[in-house]
Amino acid sequence: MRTPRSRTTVGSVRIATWNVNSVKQRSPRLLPWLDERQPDVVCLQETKLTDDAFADLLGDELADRGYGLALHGEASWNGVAILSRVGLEDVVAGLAGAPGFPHQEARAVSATCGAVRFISVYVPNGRVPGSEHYRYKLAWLASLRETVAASADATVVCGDMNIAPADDDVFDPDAYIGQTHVTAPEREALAELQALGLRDVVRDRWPNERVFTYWDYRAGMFHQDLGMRIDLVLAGAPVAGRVRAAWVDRQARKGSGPSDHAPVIVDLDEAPDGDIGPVVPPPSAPAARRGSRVLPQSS
DNA sequence: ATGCCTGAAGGGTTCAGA
Repeated sequence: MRTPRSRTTVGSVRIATWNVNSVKQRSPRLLPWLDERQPDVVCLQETKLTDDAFADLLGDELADRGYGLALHGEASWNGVAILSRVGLEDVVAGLAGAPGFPHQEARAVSATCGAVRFISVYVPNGRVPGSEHYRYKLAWLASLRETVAASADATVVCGDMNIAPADDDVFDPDAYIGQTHVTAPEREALAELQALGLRDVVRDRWPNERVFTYWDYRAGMFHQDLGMRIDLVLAGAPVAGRVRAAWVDRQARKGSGPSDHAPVIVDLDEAPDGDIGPVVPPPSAPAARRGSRVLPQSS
């Protein structure tokens, strides 16, 4: 049994988002990464497990580290989660009014962690522009925008957007012409989401740098740094104004058995008095809602 | 070789991913 590491003091907060490409395959990388980087709120995508299987696999290990879990998964594909050791309340699985394909896929989960609303998203891939999958992607993004619009200021959208916001976000724009992830309608859908007042905090921090978050497993793409930036942290102004650091943890993409995505890590300064900002974990476990699972935090 | 890896399902090969 390890010592719980729940935070007990107000202070700066580290948030992260990571498409792990199977929690089951990635747990040998995920747990040491949590121990090393010590994030307070982690949004995960492509967990590829049912909620029961996720809890059986990692529930104890994560509780020992002080994390409560908001899970919205399904077998084999998709799946999102939020881990938090700064509180986890009002968990909502999915997006109201989201389209299915044909069924509702596990692509969004929201929770309030220390007065900030987090939503962990895995946007549909889109496959081929103009295809049924592509139209689904655009419709899903429209429902994401509708959901966020209600309280954009206090919200942080974290996840795999499956859109490279600009040509600088792909290693070779010419190679991607006509491909999904870079088309005008996708970028417009992302811009409309950001028009609610959400800042792309990594790009704000590194306006002229080549920054990628995904590299194909094949052909040594990572080692040549031939990637894309498709995993984003989009923060409302009150949170964006507190960003002290924002970076891609390329270390997690190296070595054996990595995901094809690297985590994005964002450090926030302490919230001003009484303003929004994570504080101490709640004394007791919050209640689950709408069928998504919330595990109690260790105390 | 539009599929050089990886994951998953369900079989000994397929589909999906971005």
